[in-house]
Amino acid sequence: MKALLYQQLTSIIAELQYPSVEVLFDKPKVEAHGDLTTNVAMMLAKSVGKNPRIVAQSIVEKLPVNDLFLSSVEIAGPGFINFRFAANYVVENAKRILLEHDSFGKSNFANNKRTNLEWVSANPTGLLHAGHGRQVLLGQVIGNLLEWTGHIVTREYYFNNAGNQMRTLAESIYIRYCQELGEDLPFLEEGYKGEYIVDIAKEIIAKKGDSLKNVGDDKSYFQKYGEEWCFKKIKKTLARLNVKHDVFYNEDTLYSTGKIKEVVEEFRKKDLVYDSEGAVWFRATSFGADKDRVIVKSTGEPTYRLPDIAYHREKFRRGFELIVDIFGADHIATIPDVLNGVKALGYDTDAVKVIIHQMVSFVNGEEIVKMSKRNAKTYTLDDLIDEVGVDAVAYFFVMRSVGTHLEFDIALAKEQSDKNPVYYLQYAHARIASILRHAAEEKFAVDLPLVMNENTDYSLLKEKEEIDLLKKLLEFPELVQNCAVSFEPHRLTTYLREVAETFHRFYHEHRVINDDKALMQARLTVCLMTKIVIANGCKILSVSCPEKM
RNA sequence: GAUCCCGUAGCUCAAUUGGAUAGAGCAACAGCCUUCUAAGCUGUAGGUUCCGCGUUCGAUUCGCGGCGGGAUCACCA
Repeated sequence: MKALLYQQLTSIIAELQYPSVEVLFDKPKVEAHGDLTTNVAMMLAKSVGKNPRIVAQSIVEKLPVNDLFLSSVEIAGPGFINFRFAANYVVENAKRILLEHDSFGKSNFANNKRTNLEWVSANPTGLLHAGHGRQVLLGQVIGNLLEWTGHIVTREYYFNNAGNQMRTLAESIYIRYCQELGEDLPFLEEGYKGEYIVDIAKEIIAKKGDSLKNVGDDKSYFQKYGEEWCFKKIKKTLARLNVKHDVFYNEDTLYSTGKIKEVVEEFRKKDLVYDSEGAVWFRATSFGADKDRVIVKSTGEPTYRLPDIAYHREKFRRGFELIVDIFGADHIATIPDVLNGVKALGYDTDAVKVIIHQMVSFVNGEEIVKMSKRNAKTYTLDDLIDEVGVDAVAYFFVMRSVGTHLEFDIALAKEQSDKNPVYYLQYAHARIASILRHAAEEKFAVDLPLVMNENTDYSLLKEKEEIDLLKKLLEFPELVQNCAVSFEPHRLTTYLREVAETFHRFYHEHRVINDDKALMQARLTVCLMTKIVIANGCKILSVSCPEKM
């Protein structure tokens, strides 16, 4: 609806021989200010040397006002031009919702941009804890948003199954194994203390008995078993949330194919590294950091920075035009080093978008839920899903902007009542489904093909609540785009809540099922359109839409 | 001490990315079901947007300086 208005205004500005400016629209906060507003007059006022209201007046005079397009055009405040669309125009536009149905909201905005989305990337040393949920769902929804806006998305999980932490995992399992067999061994200070380690040990005993007690230094069986066990669990948890990665990228391939070495050599050539105290240091200070960083330890093992740099270079080499990483705030320190390293290798780091989300705290009503990684009683993501359900988990983790700390109220998420925002949204969907069921019993067209064939008289839709609802629904495609380009999934939850609210108001004010058959059919169509938008939005959010509640 | 994020109603958070009178939910109060799902709707009350200065037609939003909270500052990942 914006496009036409944009065209008209641009040509009017040219006709009036004003300097050309980009015409931008906003949706006014206050309903009295119309459906759309523009500040072009104020932008032009400076260069034209006239009062903005006068400039606005000269533009407005050239705009037609009728019931086919604009029902009103007004100048307000310091020089805003406010537009209100005619009901007919809104209704005509809304038909595209039916035509596009499942695809309503999709676009090829990004023109099939090859995109890599990396997230979760937890190493297979344990289970996903509840706090991981934010990252899991953010990535899921951002991936969906990117796909809906014309990105070809490769969903990727980067992991490391070598090094210190894996040795610690093997040791931890081994000690539990021996303890379960009756040995009185002290546990590792820095070992993984979670109960799952004991579970793994018990499984190994069931399979192997005590035959591995005297393996000596070679704990590779325990390591491999532990890794596979953890990965299986992690993937199972992700699957419960419908999360599926296309690529599991093993850090080890960066070593085995020589990519790590290659990076160090190139850094050396460019004098970006130097040797000191037996280690190799990256000149982070020449990129503005407060101190240089070790990238190869004196033991010869790289620190995490080096493989991270090599990995990001590989993403570029694999042909990705957009590289999205999602990290928790606890990883914030590593990001500048990695980006600087990749830049030094000659890649455009503008193509790398790093999304950092703040941490999550859990409350159960008044009570604060503690969870520590090394604590035996870890509150896992599975526990959380068991407690509040998949839909609430999916919705709650994305409903706040990534920059703020998220307080997850378990009691609220669990509550099946009006307090819970997930139910509010799902209730609207179920309510519509119920209306459609009733209508179907009376032989009304409620399925998409039927509605499309029906001679629905859309001009019967003129009530304020009907038009408001349709306007709201028509915002959906642009909203999806905005959420995608700004990487802000929470705005989708805000929007869907508004859709539900606008629908509930419509429902309350006007009966859908009534004696006026033609009007009833038109209103059924509005219901169907609303159902489509809620369903599409929920699909992006990975939240289900029940037909009944 | 340094870097990054945050500070908005009693609580949890929005605010179309610089717009007009800062909005929702919860909590509080007052109403609405013999008719399509009351898991809903309507209304009342609640604010010096942490403080100060600056940028401009216009600041919750941008800049600088404070104050407060969180995260991170390894030859751990």
